[in-house]
Amino acid sequence: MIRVLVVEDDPTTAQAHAQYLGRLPGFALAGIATTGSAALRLISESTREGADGIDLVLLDMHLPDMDGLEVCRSIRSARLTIDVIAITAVRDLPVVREAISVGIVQYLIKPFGYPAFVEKLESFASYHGRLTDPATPTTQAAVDSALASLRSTAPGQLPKGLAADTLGAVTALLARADVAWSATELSDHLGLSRVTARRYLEHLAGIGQAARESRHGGSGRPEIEYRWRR
Amino acid sequence: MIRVLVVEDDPTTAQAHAQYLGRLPGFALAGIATTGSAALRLISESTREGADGIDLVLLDMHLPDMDGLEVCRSIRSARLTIDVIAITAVRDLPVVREAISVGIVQYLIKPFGYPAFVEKLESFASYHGRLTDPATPTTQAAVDSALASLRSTAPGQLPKGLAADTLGAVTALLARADVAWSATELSDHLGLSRVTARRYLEHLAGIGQAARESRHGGSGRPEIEYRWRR
DNA sequence: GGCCCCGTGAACAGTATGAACACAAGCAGC
DNA sequence: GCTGCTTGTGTTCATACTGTTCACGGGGCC
Repeated sequence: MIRVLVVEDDPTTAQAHAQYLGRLPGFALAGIATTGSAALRLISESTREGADGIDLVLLDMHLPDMDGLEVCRSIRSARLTIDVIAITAVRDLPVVREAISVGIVQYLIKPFGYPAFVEKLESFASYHGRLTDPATPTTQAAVDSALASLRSTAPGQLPKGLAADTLGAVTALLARADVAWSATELSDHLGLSRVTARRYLEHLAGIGQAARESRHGGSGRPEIEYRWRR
Repeated sequence: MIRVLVVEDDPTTAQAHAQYLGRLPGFALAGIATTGSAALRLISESTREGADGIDLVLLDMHLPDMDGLEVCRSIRSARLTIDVIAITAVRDLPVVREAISVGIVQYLIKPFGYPAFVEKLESFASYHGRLTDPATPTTQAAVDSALASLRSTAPGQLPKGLAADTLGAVTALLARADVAWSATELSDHLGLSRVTARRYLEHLAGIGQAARESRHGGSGRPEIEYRWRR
């Protein structure tokens, strides 16, 4: 059984993660913390004699009192061998790099659905099982294979008709600045047709990642613009 | 260029690692340290204004003054985003787990030969290149794929279905110029079928050696082009 | 020789894309 | 208000490329 601490400032989201966890066999909820200091207190309590230890932390990077990276550093300097899965809405490569460098084992970008959640936790379970099994030999091959199970690449589920590459290009442009794009503007910029740009923008609006607004003023039918939601 | 610091208590072994590094294009030796404190001093000097930063540390776990894990923790608490490859003769699973938890990206067990060394550093170069490339979109798929390039495939062993000489022909053509090839173009040029060309190009994309892009514009489903990654 | 394994490509079903088009929503003039 | 005009939306469908399956041929090994 892998005991998991959920750290997330929004109570609703924290509950959702806890419920996701409840549906997964092999995992047990060890607690919920809504601040970084609460998380560190729960963790230090769990290391006491007789208490059930915590194996894994689902750690939101955005917390009211301190940065998620800071929480992770505190865990490390306390010499606790607790694994961390980072969860964040921040789309910033340097943050990803830093998170990996402080030893997070998985990186989940919000918003995500149950399948993405399951994939990350299952792969962690596989990794954890290998490295805690005393029968595992300490050979280069065994270590490589354990790391591989952690970093296995699984195909992300996209609706039919959408390509991961194109979606990546659209989100990269949209998320870069706080400006709203119309389908036509985006298509000009990326070398796509308006129809295709619209398809991807509508998808992002559908999953709540983009907000739709009407651009009034000129003559003719108003233009619809899409703004990235953080 | 990836700047590397070699940390190893035995001078002969340290020299050997530095020589291995010298034979690898894309990497530069930033220094050699034989103790933990010397390593930390070199690292803190390298972060000064005007100095060349250190990107990667080849860190032996066994050092005269302090544990390699302790060196790693010090780097973390100094908030430096420096990646670490652990090198050790210790065959102990808990040490492996703890090393991974403090954020090492690769784990090399001594003794190892040049091929194993190359494999670990090349896969790191691929990972590093992806996460420092500003063109990389911050999507779940991109992060997963960057992490996947850290996953090592056993040295010299190709996935089943791929032949070494065919792969050689493909990489030779791809790497020659900075143009992107579609699977069909490549197959025409090499006298292969499109299916086979695609297999090898997908393999290169999977290990991060090629970048995939969609070629939009014309009518019909877009063509995927593959560009060599340096 | 008989057997098995593996790299290859022909064939085919599936799927991202954009040209074309019918329609909808605003504005201006009366 | 109604009418016309202008501009962008939303949908359909041909299209070209993708991704997968499966049979073949050649090479190593009992």
